[in-house]
Amino acid sequence: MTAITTDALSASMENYLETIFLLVRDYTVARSKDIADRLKVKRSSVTGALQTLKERGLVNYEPYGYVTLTETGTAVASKVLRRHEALRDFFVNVLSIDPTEADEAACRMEHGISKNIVNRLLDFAEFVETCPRAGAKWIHGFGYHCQDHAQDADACERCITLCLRDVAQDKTKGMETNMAIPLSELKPGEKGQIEGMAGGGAVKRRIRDMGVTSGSLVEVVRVAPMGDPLDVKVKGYHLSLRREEAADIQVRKVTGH
Amino acid sequence: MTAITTDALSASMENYLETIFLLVRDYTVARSKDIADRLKVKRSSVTGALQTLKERGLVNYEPYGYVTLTETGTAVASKVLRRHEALRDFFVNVLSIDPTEADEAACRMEHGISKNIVNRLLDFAEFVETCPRAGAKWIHGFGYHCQDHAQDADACERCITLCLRDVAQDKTKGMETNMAIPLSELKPGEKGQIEGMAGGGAVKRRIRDMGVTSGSLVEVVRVAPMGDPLDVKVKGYHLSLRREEAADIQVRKVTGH
DNA sequence: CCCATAAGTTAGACGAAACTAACTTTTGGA
DNA sequence: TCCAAAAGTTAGTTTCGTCTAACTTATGGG
Ligand SMILES: [Mn+2]
Ligand SMILES: [Mn+2]
Ligand SMILES: [Mn+2]
Ligand SMILES: [Mn+2]
Repeated sequence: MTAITTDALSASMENYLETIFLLVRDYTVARSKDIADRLKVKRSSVTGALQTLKERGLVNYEPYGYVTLTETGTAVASKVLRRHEALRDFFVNVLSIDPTEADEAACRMEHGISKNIVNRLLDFAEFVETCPRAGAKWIHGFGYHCQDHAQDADACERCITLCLRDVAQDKTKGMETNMAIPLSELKPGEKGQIEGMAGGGAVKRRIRDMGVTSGSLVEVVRVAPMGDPLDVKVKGYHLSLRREEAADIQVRKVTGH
Repeated sequence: MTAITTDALSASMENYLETIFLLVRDYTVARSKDIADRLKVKRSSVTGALQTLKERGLVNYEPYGYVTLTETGTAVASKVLRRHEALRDFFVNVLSIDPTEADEAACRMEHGISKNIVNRLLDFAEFVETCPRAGAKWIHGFGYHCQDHAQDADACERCITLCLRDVAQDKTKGMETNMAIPLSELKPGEKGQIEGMAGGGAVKRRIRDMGVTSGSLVEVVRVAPMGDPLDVKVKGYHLSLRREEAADIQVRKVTGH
């Protein structure tokens, strides 16, 4: 009888899950050897870890077999990865840290950061990339934007409205007008600010439930070979959209630094 | 024979050092019981830690005696504390996180952050508080400001010059002119932007060596009872200035949010 | 189809960091 | 001054995560 404990995972176990998640994502299945190589531990350490992760109900594992994540394992690993990426992207995009150093530090720090801080960090990075013309008000704007609940859509919207007005007023400095286009037209690596979502309920609701509103930044991470499922990142969450669904989301392209 | 290893300290040992540093700072001496209470461990665990820290040459400790830090112990503890405060202050001042939560997360994350990232984080927080009118250029400005070496004083100065010009142009919005005053006139908690340093070599050099230039933010952390040594923070470093020395440093007061 | 090699497992050890229980030393209030 | 309680230490245990060494299993090129 496996007594699935509900205790918090150790940093080490989180790293195993994260690594398995990435291997499964790229190769559909994780092999012990590859986990060992990535984590720079010996194969026997991996066996041990897999046994305890199995006991906890987080991995599907049979001696000598391939490894995958259970449903809860996937959920946990995604959270770890979100923390990792929130930190790494902040370090790279905002602090201009070298990607390798950023990645390594992120993977050490991801185990100690709290939920609130991840969310704020993501909001802040978004604000920074999104709101370059807020002028003297910009840091006030962010403070307001955060106060009480980061989830408060009204506060976000008010703030973004101000920013957009400032951007509009900026024509004098020769900024071209930026037309809204469907999300499906962005190429991998490009980011857009959500303008509105036409069409159906399901995706719209899924996205809304993550705290995404007009003004949120979306990044197209990658597009599958046939151009169909788009891997998209919003508020640090990865989600997979069908091209058709993405076409219903209007965005204004945000050009990086 | 104490074989003082040079290996990196574990997170746990860093926490002990940090705690001892703070106790010594407040009470001149640290007692085992208080270390145990602050770190939420049993007294016997503290004894064990003190023994290994002593072997490493980081604490002055004799059984049943009070604990202080050696010179190297103090140096190491200061670095840990700087990382802690860089994170905590960023969380509180920039991300608007609740101070308690910020402090706890900072103490978990401080062990994994790298030197470069601490410095960038401090610069960024400073930039954010200092440069509210950089307009569309502000994030570019920070990128530029950081590129190659954060130490590049020219880049900093160029960037700050631009910001100051923008601030000056802002009179239309009713910003009062902000006279430069001596650092010694700031009250605890107040911050100023360094305008210039008159007078003698010693302090000036000490401060310059830390990468502090015109435009850097200085915070008066606290003033000793008699008003004399001021505990001042620049670039995340704490330093103690005599009132006389502080009087030679001209600053423009920066008003918080 | 065989077996050399790669991949995976087991057993046993180790160090770090905590704990409990039992002890010794210190200390301050009656 | 004395001694009970507080503070500190010691010894022995536990858990975790890693390692090495020796083994078992899987596999693919000849
Ligand atoms: Mn990690
Ligand atoms: Mn990671
Ligand atoms: Mn800590
Ligand atoms: Mn700390």
